[in-house]
Amino acid sequence: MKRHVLIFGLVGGLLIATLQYTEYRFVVIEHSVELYSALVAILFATFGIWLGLRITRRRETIVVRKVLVPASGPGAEPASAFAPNTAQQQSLGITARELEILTLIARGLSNREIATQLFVSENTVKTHCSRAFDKLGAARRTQAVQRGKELGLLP
Amino acid sequence: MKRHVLIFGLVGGLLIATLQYTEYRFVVIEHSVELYSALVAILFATFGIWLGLRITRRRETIVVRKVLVPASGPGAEPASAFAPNTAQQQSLGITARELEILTLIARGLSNREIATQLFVSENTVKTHCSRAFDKLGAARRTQAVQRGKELGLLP
DNA sequence: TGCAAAATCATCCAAAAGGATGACGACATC
DNA sequence: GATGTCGTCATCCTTTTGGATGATTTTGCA
Repeated sequence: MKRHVLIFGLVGGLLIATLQYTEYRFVVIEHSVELYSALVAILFATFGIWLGLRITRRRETIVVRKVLVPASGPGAEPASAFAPNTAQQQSLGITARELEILTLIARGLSNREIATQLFVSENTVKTHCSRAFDKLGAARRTQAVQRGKELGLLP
Repeated sequence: MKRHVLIFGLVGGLLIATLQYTEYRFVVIEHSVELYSALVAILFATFGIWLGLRITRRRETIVVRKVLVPASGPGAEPASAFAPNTAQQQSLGITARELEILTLIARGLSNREIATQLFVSENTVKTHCSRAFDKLGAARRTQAVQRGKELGLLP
């Protein structure tokens, strides 16, 4: 929790130190200060955005709604309204995060891409994968996707 | 969760106060660049966080969980009624064999399993895979499956 | 407040998958 | 008979995945 602030402080300090160093090295010329400011500003704005996104990640408001569905084959429903079969999900003990990663797998993303998109490490993604595969009884991601669709977990 | 932002803001404020204080205390001239940098950095980091939160407004994802009570589960459609989109297949130059292997991939089989099932070597399967992926513009088998379904090549 | 579940990250290792390239035979077509 | 496509197989090398395990942090809830 405090790690964020710590990292922030550390990066800030490092950056400033670097900047100082480079200033002492060369350009003490006219426009160095402005360039500085711009550089620092851009860097920290980016960092701030990243930090902001990271810190306030996923807040979910869960609305459980029961819906009676007339018999229909998969894909017969309006494409944008997919609701994962929570009964199956729960009975298999698949967590929300795991399901999230499963859907990204189904979209054809690699572990690395998933990691980037979710702001976590590749290792984490792999862990989730393994657990999900276990729970689905799958040995491969393609198999997991297939099972997931069978069970109504994936669109 | 909001504690992060609070702590961050607090630290930022303290830092600014400290900087101002120290600035008033001594060297206004010598270290003005560093102080300036730090201030700009902090300001823009804060701004970045604010901006990050603003542009990605909906940090709260409303998850509507529908509990399906279907009269029939997925797979209710006549299982054998799928006809691959031959137009797409031809326009992409995907051969029958390649499509065959794609469907097996979509079922979650490994290359080895596919090889066994089709009485060919694993190398052959890999070759077909590569060609098919090429034609589909996919880098992974999961992606190929996804594309295949999009294009109506796979059920 | 304290515990259990979930999420995160890491490391080591093995297997699978993917890319590039070359080759060979069967077949159809011009 | 030359040409082109398809299916088959191989080798070499890199990247990706998956498995097993342990540890730490966050979070939700009793």
